[in-house]
Amino acid sequence: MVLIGAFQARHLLDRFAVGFGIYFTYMRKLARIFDVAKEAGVSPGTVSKVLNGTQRMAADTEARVWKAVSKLGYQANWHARILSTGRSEALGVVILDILNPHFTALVKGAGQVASNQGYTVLLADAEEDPGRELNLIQSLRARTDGLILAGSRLSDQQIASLHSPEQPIVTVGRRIPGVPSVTVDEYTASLQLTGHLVTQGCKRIVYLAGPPFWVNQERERGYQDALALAGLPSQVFKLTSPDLLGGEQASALLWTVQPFPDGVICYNDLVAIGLMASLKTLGVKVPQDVAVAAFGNHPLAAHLSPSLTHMEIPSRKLGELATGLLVELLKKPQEASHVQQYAVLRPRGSTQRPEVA
Amino acid sequence: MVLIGAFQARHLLDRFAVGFGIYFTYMRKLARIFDVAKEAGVSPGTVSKVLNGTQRMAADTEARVWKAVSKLGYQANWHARILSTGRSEALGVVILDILNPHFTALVKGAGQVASNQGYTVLLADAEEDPGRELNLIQSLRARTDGLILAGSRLSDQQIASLHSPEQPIVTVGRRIPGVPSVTVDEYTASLQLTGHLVTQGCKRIVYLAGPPFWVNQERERGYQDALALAGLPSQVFKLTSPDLLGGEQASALLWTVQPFPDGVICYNDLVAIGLMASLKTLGVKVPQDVAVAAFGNHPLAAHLSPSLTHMEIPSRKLGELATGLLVELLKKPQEASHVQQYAVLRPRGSTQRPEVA
DNA sequence: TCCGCTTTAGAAAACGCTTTCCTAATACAA
DNA sequence: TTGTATTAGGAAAGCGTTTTCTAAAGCGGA
Repeated sequence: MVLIGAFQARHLLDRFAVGFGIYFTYMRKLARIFDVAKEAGVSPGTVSKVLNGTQRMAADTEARVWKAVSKLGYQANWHARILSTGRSEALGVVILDILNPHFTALVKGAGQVASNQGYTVLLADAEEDPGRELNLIQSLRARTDGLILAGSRLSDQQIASLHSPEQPIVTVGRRIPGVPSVTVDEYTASLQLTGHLVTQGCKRIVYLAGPPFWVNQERERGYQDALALAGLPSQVFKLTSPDLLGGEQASALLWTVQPFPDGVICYNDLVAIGLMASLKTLGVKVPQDVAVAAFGNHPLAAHLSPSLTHMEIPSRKLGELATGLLVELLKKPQEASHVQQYAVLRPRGSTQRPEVA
Repeated sequence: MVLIGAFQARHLLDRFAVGFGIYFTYMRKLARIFDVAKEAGVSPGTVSKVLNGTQRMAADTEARVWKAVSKLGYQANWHARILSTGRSEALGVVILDILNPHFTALVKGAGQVASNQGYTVLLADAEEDPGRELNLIQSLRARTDGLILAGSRLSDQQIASLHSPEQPIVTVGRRIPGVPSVTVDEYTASLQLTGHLVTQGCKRIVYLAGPPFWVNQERERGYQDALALAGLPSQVFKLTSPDLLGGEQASALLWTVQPFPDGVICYNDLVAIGLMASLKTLGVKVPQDVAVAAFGNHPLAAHLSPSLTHMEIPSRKLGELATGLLVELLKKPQEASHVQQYAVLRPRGSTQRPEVA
């Protein structure tokens, strides 16, 4: 399994950073607080207080301590410090796949906010070792003050049972009673996207469904409702995986529909891209034969040929908000709150049907 | 700054994973080894020995311990354990930008190998807080047993001074005397790629240069040598940043060349993609007016329009090899070794010049 | 000059785990 | 039986911090 995180150095040591490195070569062991204390002619407790600003000391004492720190290139032992304080000042982020740009953008956002707030982020790539996810999460939990779950396959109940005021959990793209969350209004997004295809004149619109969690449920529901409203038939296929490969394999599914669909809504960008590649090799033209649209914010959606229409999901913003929320909860425990964002329709070439344009 | 890592739970606890979660809700504090010992009627030392398999115990004692562990949902405190053993069983990976697929692929590879070897990976995104990179690396170092530097802006000297047998460093894409490394034969790759453009009939080939480190030096050298061999002029421009944005901005540079270049070699895929997008808006046709090629392994290179010719860099493999090497060094210190891989030319549409094809 | 209050800094006890002795108990051979 | 070899499991000393408690010193006011 893979952990990813945002890391922050201790602020008080920053100013002495330059030049540190050179000492390491000559040191057998890293300097301990005891060594600094000896060098400065004070006690370890005093050094700790000066470094953390916990208690003011005489000016010259502080100066001696800082000088010793600088001279020895002292870095506090992270683990000892955590053990002593009981706070790791680290947040855990669980994502489904580090190769999916949605999640990396989310991590980027989370990392930035965490960094500003003085936290480190540890990231776990759940895909790497499926089946042991609960295990992964518990271990991650043991190392952090709180968790952001952005792509977990755990059940609602499991997640709810892990959430506690001392070690809060924030979910992204998933609504569980009692658990704080940050979500996109996927239902409305899906209504809009499906509506867009209808407007483009599509009559036989298929939905390629992702993992059976909240996000997909909402997207599927919006799709169904929009089609019902338009008086059109619906057809849902389950993807083998919500990525490029899954998209490529999905083209086979489409042939089971007679006549061939004239519109496809994909669970995410990667699926759409994989699908379009596969359709191209099969000689099916996008958007002339079939329009393709997706949910996501792949940075290259506009660079493809045809460019990809999607409901733009603010991945990075989600990461930022989730982290902000988690930090709030850590500062003072409070009621679970739900933050909602909105997706934006980006109409592009993949749904620009000739008869309409 | 952002840390990313691969995480692994302690193997011996795996079998008891299912069902753990439910206990957390009712527990004020996490169970300690002392609680387990009391529950099992043994001493903490015994519990430790059973859990780690350090010393064999009577069968029924072991059974009682495991039962207590399971009942209390015990998870060893990670930090206490590290403090005690002195080994964190974590590796640090420093990358330049988590949004760059080259680095995420590398991390994926590193995470997998690390996981297999019982290590956790912590990843730092250096881009998030440039200027404090030395600081970041030192802090990362304080938490891990060894480091993989895949995108550092530190000087060779700084890196060399950080490397030690106790806390080894492996660089990726950078050759520093005395420091183990994993690299691609960038020089040959560049010779090949430039040669490909020459073969395609390009006469005025420009190179868009990345950060001034080993990789770029080698690519630039290969470019220069290939052109010298072909008796063609060379022209190098420095990118503002080695990503999409940098590529977009680079189109402005090309206009300073008269007549307009008919071939561009980009430091990486993202640059090429940004450049092509920018050229498209300017009405410059690729590959008719100018051929574009790059180094990289962007998963969508083949999906673009035109599809992108590049020397395929085995990013994931690099991550795997670097991690393997680092683990070796951790097992038993040895001479710094250098592992080399090769890039593969993937000719695609962006260099398929009409007069040749 | 003395008393009490504030500041400065040290001693020592956690934090939760591992690991090294070391003892007591058991098994085995003579 | 006795003596020796082996094994099971406990006691306690770290690992490097932080933090609380307390003593000493310095200071102003009476």
